[in-house]
Amino acid sequence: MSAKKVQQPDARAVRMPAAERRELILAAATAVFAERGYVGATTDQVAKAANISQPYVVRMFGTKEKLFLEALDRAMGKLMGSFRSVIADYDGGRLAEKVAALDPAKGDSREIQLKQLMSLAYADLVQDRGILLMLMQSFISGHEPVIGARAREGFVDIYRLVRDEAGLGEEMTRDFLAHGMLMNTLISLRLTDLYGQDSSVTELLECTMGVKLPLLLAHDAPP
Amino acid sequence: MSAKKVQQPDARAVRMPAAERRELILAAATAVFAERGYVGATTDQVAKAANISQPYVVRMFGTKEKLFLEALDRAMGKLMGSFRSVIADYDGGRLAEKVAALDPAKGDSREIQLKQLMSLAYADLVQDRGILLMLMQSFISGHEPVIGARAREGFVDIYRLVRDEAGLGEEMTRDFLAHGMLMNTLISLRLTDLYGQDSSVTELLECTMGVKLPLLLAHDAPP
DNA sequence: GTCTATAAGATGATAGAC
DNA sequence: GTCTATCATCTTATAGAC
Repeated sequence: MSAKKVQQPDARAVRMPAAERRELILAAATAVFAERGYVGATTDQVAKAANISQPYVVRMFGTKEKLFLEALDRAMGKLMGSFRSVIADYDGGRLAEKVAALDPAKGDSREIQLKQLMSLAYADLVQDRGILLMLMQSFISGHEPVIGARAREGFVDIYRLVRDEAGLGEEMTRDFLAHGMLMNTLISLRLTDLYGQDSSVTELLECTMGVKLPLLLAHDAPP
Repeated sequence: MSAKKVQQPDARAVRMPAAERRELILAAATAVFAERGYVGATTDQVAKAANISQPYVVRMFGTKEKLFLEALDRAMGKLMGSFRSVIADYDGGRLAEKVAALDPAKGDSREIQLKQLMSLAYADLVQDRGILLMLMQSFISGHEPVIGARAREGFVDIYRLVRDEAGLGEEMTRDFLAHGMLMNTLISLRLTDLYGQDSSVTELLECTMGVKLPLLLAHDAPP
């Protein structure tokens, strides 16, 4: 027998600058909260996903609630950042190629084109399940005193962005948000995983997602 | 001082037939699950809401999971029942009065009228927050092995109802579901509670809910 | 039909070592 | 910067009395 004690390779995580570790934990937390929700997720699951110890998670963020809030801010930031760059790129004329590829049957006003481009950006963002599910989880946390308040603020921010910065009119804003919510639902229900396996599900997805479907079927791949 | 020991009025619940008690517990469970979600809700909260002891809740339904499933079936049943009676009443010509009150600008095909009537029925159902939030909670439980599967079935059932029984076409089905999801989100976020208090929220609600708004502002009143 | 007592297992957070 | 040990709660579920 070897005199050396057998050690698990990841028993102690590699040292790492705090900022980097933070982002790593936030990414792990996003995935866990996305699946299990605020109440359902445990700090231990987050720790395991980030390959560190549970007390360290708490040490770094103070409380589970603060961790959730930071993960939520991060998700909101990515979503709004994505929309803002679409708007900026469109208005800066840097999306001519993508605009040309849009369905011309849907008209060609700025409003309509921007709505289509933002839908595509949204579908693209959704490929990281975590971000969108994180938002979804916040949307159903209205009863939580702190998280609920932040979630409402976030939703209003998104509305203002779509309405004022993108400049979509009333009807288009409503439709844009509504279809986004439907997409979120299909993804969090995991119906998208059953595409092609069940005829009703397949029909449902093709009916509700339309052209965005192919974009949704790529799954998260491990790094 | 009185010699009589002070007793809490509801320390021991009144005896009651099992079936009646079941429905009472299910109604309580619906409210609790609606607010806190499957993982977040505790059997003790349900017990307190139903004014009975926690072990009795478990005794009656076996497990928390089974309780959730029964509450979910009940909610699904009410939703589908509500839609089915709209369809039956419409096709039986018993809704002439309501049809006359519809927005004529939106056309007058069977499809369009039915969609409007079902939206109204939905908005009506929503006045019981519990039912809709219960469904919402199931929609984000896709990762739960048993509950997730049931939730997917339920969503597909709703789709088939709208598509086949109501006979709405592809586009109308998509819109109907999408706006339903948006409505759910606004309600579970509790944005509806802030109507009239914050100008952005008020604008957002009027933009997204349109004509259905007045129906949403009545809250559950205690019996 | 309904309760009290309680077992058995999580879970969030703290203390303090390395 | 990161861990181990551990506390105090909370939560589901069981046993058994009334």
